[in-house]
Amino acid sequence: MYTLSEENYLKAIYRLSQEKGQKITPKGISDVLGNNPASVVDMIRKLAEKQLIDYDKKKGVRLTIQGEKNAVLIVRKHRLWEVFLLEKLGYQWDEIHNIAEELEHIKDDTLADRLDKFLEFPEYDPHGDPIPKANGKVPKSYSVTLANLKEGTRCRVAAVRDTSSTFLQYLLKLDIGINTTIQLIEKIPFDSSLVISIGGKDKTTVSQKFGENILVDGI
Amino acid sequence: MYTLSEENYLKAIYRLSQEKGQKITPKGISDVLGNNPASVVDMIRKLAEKQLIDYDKKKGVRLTIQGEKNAVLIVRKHRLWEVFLLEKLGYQWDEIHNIAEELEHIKDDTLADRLDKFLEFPEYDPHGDPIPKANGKVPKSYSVTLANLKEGTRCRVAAVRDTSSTFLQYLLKLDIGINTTIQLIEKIPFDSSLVISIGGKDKTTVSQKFGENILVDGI
DNA sequence: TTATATAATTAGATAAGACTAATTATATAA
DNA sequence: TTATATAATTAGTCTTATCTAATTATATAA
Ligand SMILES: [Mn+2]
Ligand SMILES: [Mn+2]
Ligand SMILES: [Mn+2]
Ligand SMILES: [Mn+2]
Repeated sequence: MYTLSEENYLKAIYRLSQEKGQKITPKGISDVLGNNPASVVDMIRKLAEKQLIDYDKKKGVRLTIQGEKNAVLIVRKHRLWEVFLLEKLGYQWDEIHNIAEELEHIKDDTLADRLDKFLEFPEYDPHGDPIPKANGKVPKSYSVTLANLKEGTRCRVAAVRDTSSTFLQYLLKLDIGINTTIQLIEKIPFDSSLVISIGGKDKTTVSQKFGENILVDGI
Repeated sequence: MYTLSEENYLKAIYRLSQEKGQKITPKGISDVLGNNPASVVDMIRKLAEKQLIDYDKKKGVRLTIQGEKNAVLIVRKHRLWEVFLLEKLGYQWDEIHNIAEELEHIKDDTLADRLDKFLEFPEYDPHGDPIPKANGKVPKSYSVTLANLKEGTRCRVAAVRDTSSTFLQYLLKLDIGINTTIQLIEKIPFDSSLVISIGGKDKTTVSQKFGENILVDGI
């Protein structure tokens, strides 16, 4: 098994590989983890030696099959623990990420599957992110944002893109959670602010940045 | 908060302080943790600097109030997680200790109390060890062993002293668990072997060492 | 194309926590 | 009491994971 640091790097690289299109660079990883680029270069060398990634100046960092398998398992554990913390221990959705950040590293061969079963095989975590299945398959993730919608459209909140507690607490205050219905009433041309109705209630105005961090689904 | 190593040392020292009478030495800690005595001496210095222990050549190592508070909390978390693993995730009692050894270090102010509530405030862990309460109070631990009993006595298995998987698996095989009723039928004078009846069934013979590792309660 | 900014890499330092080997203390036995 | 075994301590080494500072490479703009 791998160290806590190795696992966190794998997860960061996996995350970057999901934002497809761009190549994964030391700088990119450094930004995600908040580590110094020099440290990242060291770890890239180490992970490449262990055959968890390939590194090529041109192509950037790529997870190997082994590396991806491991990364997916860590993400699976992270998201399952988040469900546990919210549903069984009564935490709120802005409190769970940091705890899951530690829990995801607990090592036991059957733990993830047992937890999965105990939680009755949830497909999405409390932030709407897909929970990889035991076989490695990942349920579909949402990609349409509230800001993408046409005026007048009603939608269901499916996930949040930003999972910082600042954003999540703001959503709690606005009474927005997963499955909340939102109607986009108007887009203000000046700054792309959005006038919305939350769960059928009165109008509220939110910023474009806000709208880009809410992932939605048809109703 | 403290590092994983510091916490493991605190817990080891706490454990030794429960086996009262003896003073706690570097050698003793070294034996519990399997670390080199030189490493132990380093850590003793560090913990003393942080005022978690006092160290005196004559008196040996003593936990300070702060140190004990921390140690008890780690033990509390360890035992609560053990209950969780057994009752909620369906592990057997020989599989849970090592996982709890990692889980006990998860850092969050409200986690232990939430877990306690979720588990409905258990008083003893799956090995019969008392779970410290939120206020630091520790339920009574058992101290009479099966080997202590007079011939003829019936008792309830309250706890096990040895929690190695070898011993626990042996007990599974013998159909002995917490709350099993055992009657001590005969003590063999030659080697102090014990002839017992487990749960009212046929006679079995076990060693003295075995009997010393079963803690019992009146019926 | 040349200058400049940004990124990648190397070299060297540091801290934590472990180890081995050597030394000094202390306890136990002859 | 003296010899011997055991324990405690010190000194120095190693590994992991980080950092800073310096250097080299690459991309971008003038
Ligand atoms: Mn993590
Ligand atoms: Mn999440
Ligand atoms: Mn531990
Ligand atoms: Mn236990």
